[in-house]
Amino acid sequence: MNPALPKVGRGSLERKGGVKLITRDTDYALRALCFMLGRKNEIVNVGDLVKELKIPKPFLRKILQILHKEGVLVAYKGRGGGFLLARSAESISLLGLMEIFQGKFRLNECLFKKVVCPNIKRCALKKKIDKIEQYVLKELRLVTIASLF
Amino acid sequence: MNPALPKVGRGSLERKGGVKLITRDTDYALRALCFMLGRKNEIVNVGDLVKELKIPKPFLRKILQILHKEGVLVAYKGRGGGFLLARSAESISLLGLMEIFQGKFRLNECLFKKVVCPNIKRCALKKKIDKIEQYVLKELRLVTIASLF
DNA sequence: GAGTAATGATACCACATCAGTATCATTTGT
DNA sequence: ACAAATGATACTGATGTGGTATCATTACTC
Ligand code: FES
Ligand code: FES
Repeated sequence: MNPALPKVGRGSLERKGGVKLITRDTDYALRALCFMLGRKNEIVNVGDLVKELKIPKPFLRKILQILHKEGVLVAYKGRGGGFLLARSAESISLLGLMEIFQGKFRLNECLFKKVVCPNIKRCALKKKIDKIEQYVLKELRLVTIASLF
Repeated sequence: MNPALPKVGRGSLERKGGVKLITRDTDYALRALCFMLGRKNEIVNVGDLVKELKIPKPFLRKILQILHKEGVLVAYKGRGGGFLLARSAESISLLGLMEIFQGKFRLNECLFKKVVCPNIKRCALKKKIDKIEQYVLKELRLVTIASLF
């Protein structure tokens, strides 16, 4: 056999990395917020968080800026500045963070749109997916940073 | 105000299209398989499916080829050729198709890897996500083309 | 008021995935 | 031989992911 193995190749539809639900933005935001909850009422700046969480600084900075714009954090500029939680720990959920960084959560989007649903109207598939979505939404809403501390 | 409105801009982290769980590959595959189930024991070719499902032909062709390679379909080449279901309708699930076209399903992937989990070991977050994942897996496995016909 | 330490606002980049398109090769019924 | 079907691959444009890099602004301290 040749040392350089030929690529298996199946067009552009090779097996993918896998279905991911939570991106790094969301993940990092969750970590940072949990850490800040631990230092309640204490202003935390990006430098502190980077030391603790080992997340690339400019990336974390951007994430915190977004959390600020979205009203999750209060920001203090200038020397000695930093961030503070703006809301109760119970009101900051994983679902909320996912919606901020990944957009609205909707597994659904109706497969078989109007076109060729085997049993249109009382569509079994849509019902099942809806049921799954409702469950996941409910559970993700229950995962708050308060519940993780 | 200028006619050309300025972009709102928030770096590259603008609100995204949304969290999608099922891609078009999987969707189309499901549609095609359901249709083929309706024509049990009858060889169906891509042309037939395109007429019925209004899916771009070359894309559908590729999808069917993959389903063949994965053992979901039997293929007949040459004139009068086409595809046939290779397995029972009960054994072809939405989860199976997702794994073929989107890779392994794992919501989990451990947020807070080894680094800064607030309560390492009996990690509450990991437990919760695992629980959600198990539920979703179970439900997606129950959605078979047989159950949709 | 100058310096400095923090955030605010943008612009940019490499890479992977998504949703296809385009060719050419091979097989097979007529 | 020809036509009709699949098999195998290569390619493309748009979007998302996971960042980096600058410059502007604010505010505390000296
Ligand atoms: S999923 Fe929309 S009609 Fe069946
Ligand atoms: S240690 Fe992995 S999620 Fe907490």
